[in-house]
Amino acid sequence: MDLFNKVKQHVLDELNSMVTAGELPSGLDMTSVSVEPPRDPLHGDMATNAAMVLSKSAKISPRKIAENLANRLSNLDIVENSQVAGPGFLNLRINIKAWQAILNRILELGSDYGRSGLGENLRVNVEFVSANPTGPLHIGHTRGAVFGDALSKLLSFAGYNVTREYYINDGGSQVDTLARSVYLRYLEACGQEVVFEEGTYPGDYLVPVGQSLKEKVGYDYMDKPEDYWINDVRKFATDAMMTLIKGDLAVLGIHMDTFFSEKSLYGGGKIEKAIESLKSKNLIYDGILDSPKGKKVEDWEPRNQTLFKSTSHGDDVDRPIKKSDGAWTYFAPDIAYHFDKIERNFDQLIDIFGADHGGYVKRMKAAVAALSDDKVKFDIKLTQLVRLFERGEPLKMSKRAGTFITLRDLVDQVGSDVTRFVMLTRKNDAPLDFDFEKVLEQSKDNPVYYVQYASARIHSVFRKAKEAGIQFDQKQMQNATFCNITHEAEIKIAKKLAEWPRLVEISAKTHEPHRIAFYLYELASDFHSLWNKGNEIEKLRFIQENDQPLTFEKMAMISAVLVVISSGLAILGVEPATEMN
RNA sequence: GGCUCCUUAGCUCAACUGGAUAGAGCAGCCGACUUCUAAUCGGCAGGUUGAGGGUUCGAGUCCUUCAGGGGCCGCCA
Repeated sequence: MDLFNKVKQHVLDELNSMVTAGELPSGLDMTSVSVEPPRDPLHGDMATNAAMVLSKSAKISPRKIAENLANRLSNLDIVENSQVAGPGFLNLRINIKAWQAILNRILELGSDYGRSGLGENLRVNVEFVSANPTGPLHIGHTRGAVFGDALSKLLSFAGYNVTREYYINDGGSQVDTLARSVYLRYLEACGQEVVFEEGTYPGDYLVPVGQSLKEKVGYDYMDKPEDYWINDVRKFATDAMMTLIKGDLAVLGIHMDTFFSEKSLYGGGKIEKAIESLKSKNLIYDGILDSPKGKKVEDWEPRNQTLFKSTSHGDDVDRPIKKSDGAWTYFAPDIAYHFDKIERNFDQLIDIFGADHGGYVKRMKAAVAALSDDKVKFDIKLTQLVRLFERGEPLKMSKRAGTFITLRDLVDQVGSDVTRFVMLTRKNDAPLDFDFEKVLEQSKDNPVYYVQYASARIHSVFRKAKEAGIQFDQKQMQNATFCNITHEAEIKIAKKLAEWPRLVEISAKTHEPHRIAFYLYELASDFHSLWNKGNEIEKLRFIQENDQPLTFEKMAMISAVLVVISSGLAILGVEPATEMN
């Protein structure tokens, strides 16, 4: 159990004894009692709001409760002193031994330090990327990919059973367009001259697909009507695109557990079944939608459509699931797909969309709520767009001008670690500026190198220590006493490390992996600060030439720092550096 | 027009889902390299959290009105 929870448990225990002693009324709701690090470290190591939260229902002034609680807590070994402050905060200063003991704990648990049981092994489905299988992934997909993968890693670390899933949009007309485009490249490979007209994909990446199609079928598809080849080419082309996309993802170290084909929903009654389920809840009806107000829609005319009553679950208007010609809208397979996820018994669903799909959030949430009778938790995270810059100048992307930046371009230029880290240094719903020069700049401007440098410095100390003939192995370090690790700057680091398990849980609960990146930056900062203090205060250097036992303690301490940096970077999907070059 | 996300220091962003005197980095100014790699550190300065109202012990955070910006808005997925 991490230190904050431990102290919280103490607080709750004492509150309960106060109830037993008749100093507090029974039946109080203590769920909102929290123990947190205060913003201002001068206030102490931890603060609890217990008195303020309980005073109203207990009908006792907050200060009175706080003072009582303070007296009781100060009897505990781990509490150095406790003080009532402000409107009724109770500030606790924790005994230095508890911070030193954290280091032992970290070394003992290693990469499991911070791992949490929060998720109770609940099954979570994280769906992300899900780009149309019509071409390589571009920069917008990259952010969704990195975010989804880091969130998945984070949730795993927090005790969830995570499935990474990709929804292949292979059922719509865009794959016909793809097939026709590949057919043109095929004809080209057969020696014909071709023209890419409006409504086809002219990208070079289809050239090898056309060639391999020719290798497969020879000249058989030449001069044949579309009916003859379209089915085969469609499958051939989408398979090729998915291979391409999987390769793109692999460049970032991302591997999906499941690829779910939209097409597989058709023909087997899956869509009908999902709609039937909604129908049984009286949520499907035939009707005519009003024209959207304030926005002119050319050639608008009222059409009779089959509609899903999404307004019954918080949407603004009901949504069509069947077009006037009787064909499904894209929303219908989406409903069926989420129904399928529910039927696969996931406890929670998470979808990651680009911000341009923000308009679909309400209807998807309505659908999942209706289909699962509100039983399946469903969160949709939107990733805002990435703005590219080169030397401070915005980079205009245009497919036609060929200045279209793909995921591969990006990773080729800056590498996977930098791409991943930078994409995670911003909240998902904030736009992200990505400057090709800046992200490669090796300075503290650049959080990637800043954190990497901290880990490299630790490795460097290890190398120096080894050269100096200082022996230290993992087992021994676990049992270090740390009684000489007492300086403010050192304890500050121990405190920071103690926050790690809490931070993991908060990040997992809020589905916000960026918090990990910010935390690592702060930890690195505390470490660099301590390092530089060694310039002035010799005692703070990690290698103490004439004091092997002290050096050993310090090795163990920075080893604990390295453990947390490594775990944090692992969640982000970034390799810790052993040296800078 | 509707929905949605956003607006915090000159700039780029945090703020532990409601806690105390709102924090970092950059840019600016001052200072630290004979070192465990200065790819770093210390200090100074910088704020009516877009504006108003509300909820309560307490609001950057929740509700509401307004202003500004991004995204989306029936037979494209």
